[in-house]
Amino acid sequence: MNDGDGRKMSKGCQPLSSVEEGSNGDNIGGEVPLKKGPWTSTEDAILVEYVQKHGEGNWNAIQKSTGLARCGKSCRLRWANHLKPDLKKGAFSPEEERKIIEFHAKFGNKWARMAAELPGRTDNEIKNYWNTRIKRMQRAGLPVYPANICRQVLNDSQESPNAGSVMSGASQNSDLSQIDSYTVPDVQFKNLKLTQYGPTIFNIPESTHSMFEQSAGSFQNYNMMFPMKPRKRPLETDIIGNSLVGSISTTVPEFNPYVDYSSEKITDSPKLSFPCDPNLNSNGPFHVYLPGSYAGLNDNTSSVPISGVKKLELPSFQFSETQRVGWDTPGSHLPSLESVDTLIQSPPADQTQSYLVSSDSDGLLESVVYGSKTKRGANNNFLQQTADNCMPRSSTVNPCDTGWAEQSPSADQTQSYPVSPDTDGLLESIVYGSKTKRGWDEQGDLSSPGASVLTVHTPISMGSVDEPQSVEATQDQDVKHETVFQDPTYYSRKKECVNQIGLKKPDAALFDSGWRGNPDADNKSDQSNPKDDLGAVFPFDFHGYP
DNA sequence: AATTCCCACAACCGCGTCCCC
DNA sequence: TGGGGACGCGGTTGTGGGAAT
Repeated sequence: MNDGDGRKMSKGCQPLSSVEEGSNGDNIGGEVPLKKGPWTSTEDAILVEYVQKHGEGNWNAIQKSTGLARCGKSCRLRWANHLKPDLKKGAFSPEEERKIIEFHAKFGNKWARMAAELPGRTDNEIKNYWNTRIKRMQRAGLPVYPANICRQVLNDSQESPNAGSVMSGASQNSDLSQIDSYTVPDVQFKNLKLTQYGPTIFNIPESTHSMFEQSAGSFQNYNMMFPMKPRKRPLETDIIGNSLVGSISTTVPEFNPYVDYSSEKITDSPKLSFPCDPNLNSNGPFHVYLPGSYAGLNDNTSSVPISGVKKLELPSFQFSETQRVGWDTPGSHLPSLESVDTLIQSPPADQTQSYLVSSDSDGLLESVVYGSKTKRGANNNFLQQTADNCMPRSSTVNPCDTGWAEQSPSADQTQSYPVSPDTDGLLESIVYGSKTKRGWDEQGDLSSPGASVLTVHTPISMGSVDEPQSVEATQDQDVKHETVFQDPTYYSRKKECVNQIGLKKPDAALFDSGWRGNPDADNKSDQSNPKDDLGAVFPFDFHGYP
C-alpha cells in the first residue's frame, strides 16, 4: 500500500495544524497532511487508546488530541470496521450468508441495516461480500436470490401490513413519504407463482408486463442471462456453466425452489438449473439490463450477442389497464430509478422486427443517465425487482410446460406490487425530455431514436413464460401495442443490444461463442458490440465480454 | 521465473441527515 | 430558522496476494 510515500491529503478532511506524525514527510506549510491508505499498527494503537479513553464519537477530535494524521472520518471507519472489540472476523458463516441474502431481498442495499441485524459484522463487510457474491453469481449465470429466499421474503411481505412490495428493499426501506410523483401505481400480479420461477436477479419493472402481453408469444422465448465474458482462466463456475449448456439448450432444466442456495458457492451448485426459456424455439429478442453499470456512452456498440453462458428465468408481467394508461401518458409516472436498474427490452410481437439501436444516439443521455446512476448509486434492489420478476402474472399457460412450474404453491395469488418510488425525477425528466425532443411519441416506432433512449429507464420487458400467449395470440397485438409501445420508454436506443440478445435461438446464441456470426442473432443488427450496452445497465463488472 | 489476471477487501469519497448553536 | 459541523451511509477505487499462464 502507499504507507508512507503515497500519502495524500484526504479530501474532505481538514489538515492537521500540528501533528507529530513524524514519519510523514509531506508536511507542507506547517500543516500535516492527513494520511490516506492502509492503517499502520501504530495508528491503530493510537486510535484504540483514544476510543478506550474517550469513547466513540467526536472523531475529528482524535487528530487534534492524539496527533494522528487521520481525519475523523477515517478514524471512525477504521474503528467501526476493524478495531471495534466486538467485531467478528473471518468468513461469513452459512447462516450469515443466508441472512445477508435474505436481508438484501428485504432491504436492498441497506448495508448498515443489514449490519445491524448481524452482530459483529460491518456494513462494509457485508457490502463487499454481497458485491463479490453478485459478481460470482453473475459469472456463473446463477440467480442471485435463491428461490427459498424469494419465497420467504414474499411471505414476509404478504404478512406485513404494507405487503405488496415484495422483495423490494427500496420500497420497504423507504419511508412512505419518499414516494413521490414518480411512484408507479401498484402492479397487480395475478396468479403469482413466485416459486415456480425460482430466483432471478432481475428486476423487472411492471411496465414491462404490457410489453409481454403485446409481444405475446415472442417473449416466451427469452432467456435472461448474464452476459459472460470468457475468462482467461476458467473458473469452476464456468465449467459448471458450460457443462450446462447442452442441457439448457435442449431441455428445460429443473429448478428446485426448495433448494437452499444461499450459501452455496458456485462451485458446489451443480444442481442449479435455469428455469427459463420455456420455449427454446422461440425467436423473440430479449434484453436484460442490469442496474447500475456504466453506460455505453457511444453507440459504437456492437450488435454482438452477449456471449453469455447462462440464462435467467423470466417472469411474466401483466399490467392492469389503468397501469398501462399511466405509463402511456406523458404525464404518467415514469418508472422509478430502481426500475431503471433493470432494463429489458422486449421485442414487438413481430419477431422479425428489428431492434437495432438507432445509430443516431448521441450518447448524451447515456452520459447523463450514467452520471445520475453513478452518483446516485445503483440502488440496485435486485431482489426487489427480482422478486417482481419472479412473479408470473399469468398462469393461463401451464407453467409445467416450462419445466419449472410444478412447484408453485401460490399460483392463485393476486398481488399488488408497488413500484419502488423514484427518488430522483431528474433522470426521468431528462429522459422524457429527450424522448419528446426526439419525437418518439410516434407510437410503435420501435426504431425511433428517442424511444431507445428510454432503455435506461425502461422496465424490463420480458416474455411471460406462462402467459397464455399462443403463437396465434401474439399476432393479435394491436391493442397491446397501443398500451405498451406507445410508451417510448419501452425501447431503448440500445436496440441492437436487444437484437443481439433476442436471438431467434437464444440458446445457441448464448452458448455459441461464435454467435457474433450467428445469422439469427444479427439478422438486423449491426456488428456493434453489445458490451457497452449491457455494461451501461449492469451494475456489475461485466466480465462477460470478449 | 516472470507476467498477467482476478479476487477479496480495506479504504476513500461524496452526499445526505442529524444535531447543535 | 438556517448555517455549519459531525456523523453515517452507500458506491467506488485501490491494493495485495494468490492463481493461472
